[in-house]
Parts: sequence; C-alpha cells; structure tokens
Amino acid sequence: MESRIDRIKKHLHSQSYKLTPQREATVRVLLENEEDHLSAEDVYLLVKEKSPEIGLATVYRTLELLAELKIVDKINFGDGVSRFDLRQEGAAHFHHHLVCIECGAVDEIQDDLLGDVEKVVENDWNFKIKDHRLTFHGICYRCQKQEDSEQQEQAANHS
Amino acid sequence: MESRIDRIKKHLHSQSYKLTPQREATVRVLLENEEDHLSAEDVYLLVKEKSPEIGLATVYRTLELLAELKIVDKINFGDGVSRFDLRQEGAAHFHHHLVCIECGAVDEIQDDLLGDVEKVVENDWNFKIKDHRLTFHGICYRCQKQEDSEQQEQAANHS
DNA sequence: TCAGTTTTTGTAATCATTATTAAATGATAA
DNA sequence: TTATCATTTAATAATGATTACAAAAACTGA
Repeated sequence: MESRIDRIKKHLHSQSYKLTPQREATVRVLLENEEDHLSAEDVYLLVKEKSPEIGLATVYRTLELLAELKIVDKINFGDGVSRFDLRQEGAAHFHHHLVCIECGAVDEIQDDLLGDVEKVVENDWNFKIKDHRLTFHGICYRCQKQEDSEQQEQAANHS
Repeated sequence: MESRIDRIKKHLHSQSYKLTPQREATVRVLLENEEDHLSAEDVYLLVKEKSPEIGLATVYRTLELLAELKIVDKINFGDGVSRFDLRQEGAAHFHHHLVCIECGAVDEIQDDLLGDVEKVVENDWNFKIKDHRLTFHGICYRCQKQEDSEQQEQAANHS
C-alpha cells in the first residue's frame, strides 16, 4: 500500500526534485496538521521540534516548491501572513474557507460549490480558469450559539 | 446634485471622522483610478503628485479607515501587497476578480455570482456570511487570443 | 575519487506595514 | 478671542514576514 508521502515523493521525482529529509519533515508536519492553516513560521517551529537543525529559509523554500507543484495551496486571509494548506489528493479544485470575524476560527469546505459559477465565468467572461480562491467572512456556528445564549441570559435578567 | 465624494464625506461624518484634505486627496485618487487595484504605495505616489506634502503613514491610515467603513475593500492576490478597491456605491457585496497568470491583468466582475452558493453555506454550514472574497486565476481573453494566433503562426511555418 | 550540481544553513538584506512622537490643525467653551 | 482638549498629520524608527546571498554540505555520475 502506497502512502501519501510516497506519492508526494513520486510527484517531486517526476519534476526531478528530491524528497530530502528536510522536505520530508516539512511535508510530515503538514500531513499531521491538516486543516490548521499553518503559517510558514508555524511550520518551521513544528518541524524544528523533531528536526532541530532545520533552517527557516529551507522551510520557506520547501513550501514554495510544494505550492509550485500544487501539493499545497498558499492562502492569505489578510492578516499579513501566508498560510499553507495541503490540497486534497486528487482534488481538482482548492477547498473554500470560512473565516470567523469573532473568534478567528477558519473552517474548510471541501465540496465544490463553484461548478456553476465557473461555467458562467468561462463562458460569459471568456476566462480560462486554472484555480480559484473563495473565502467567506462572517460568524461561525460556535459564535452564533454563544451570542444566542448571551441574549437569552440578558432576557432572563430583564424579566 | 450630491457627488460621490459628498456622500463619502457624510459617511465619515456619521462615524465622527472628518474628511481632511489628506483624506480627500486619497479618496480622489481612488475615484480617479477605479478598477486599477492600487497598492498603498501606488496610492501614495499618486496622491503625492497633487499633494506632495502628504506622508506615507497617512495614506496607510486613511486606507485602513476607508476599509473599516467598507468604502474600500482590501484584497490580496498573493503577491505580498494589499490592494484597495472602491466598493461600488450601494453594492451589498464585494466584486470578484479575474487574475491572469500570463500577463498579470486583473479584471473585475461586478455581478453577484454567489447568491446561490451563499444560501448553501448559510444553511448547510450554519455560517452567517458578512463578506466574501472570490478570485479566479487563469488565462484572460487577451492572452488566449494571443496564444491562438501564435499556434496558427506555428502551423503556418510547418506547412 | 573527482567534478559538478543540488540543497541547506545561517545570516544579512529587503520590503510592506505599523508604531511612535512631536507638531499642526480643528473644535469648543469660557 | 483665547485657552484647552481631541484629532490628525508628518517624519522616521521599528517591526515582522519573506527573500537573497555566500559558504558549507550532501549527492550524483563518470
């Protein structure tokens, strides 16, 4: 049974890149922290725990390489740092994000919600889509719950 | 007839901010360069042409203020700089972008393409949407044309 | 083994953005 | 009008993320 890291290794080899120990350590951190939207610095610190000799520049270079090969996607939520997400294996498209403006949580939507929209863009705007970024900013279900219960509390105090 | 800048002035006043000469100069640059996706530095240089005494920090502060009031939207195409777009007057939503990976051109789509998608997100993910960012990366119609004619040229050479 | 290429490290440099501080401006009320 | 207080600005220093660089290390293939 071929593991995910094996397939990434092959992917690198197919472009005549090697999976060096440093690159492997970086990829492993990404695999172990999916859905966490790590910044380069985050990745660096996590990699350092197991491979203390790694350099920050190497992590940056590796992430850049992985992004180039579409193994990870680089995203930016407007907070001044780039974040790196593993792309789902075989996924034709990049997943979407829900950023909570209350608590800062970032949730992912793996479903492809843009099929119809992309058809419209390709046809009506004559634009050949290669990739996309879709992020919603709003209130996550957790914070909504909290707000509800706070309102109830207030109502109770007034009664 | 009330002008757009008058309405922006009112908008600022309603939040007890003033439209200082520096702020007005900045807004005017944005109005005169709609669809240009200017970076803070771009705005600074343009403002400086007419108001050489303005400081860079002032431009940054003004853009931040305008973003807070939803007069402009701050976007990031992943190239390390934030860009600032005037929001269409009365527009409930922020327009979408088409970024060409060949020539770097950025086109805008003012139509709201996400109505249905947003319903799905609100219902299925129980997320209260306040704003969104949608960007497509691909090949613009101009570069597609160019590629077509290049191919024809090649075909001609081989005949 | 040797020569050549790739990769890494550690650090310096860069670049966008933010913080700071003193001066300027503007509004307010006596 | 003038003293006072808050807001805004300019100039520049500081910060923080990212990139560039140069020397060392690791690998590759003959």
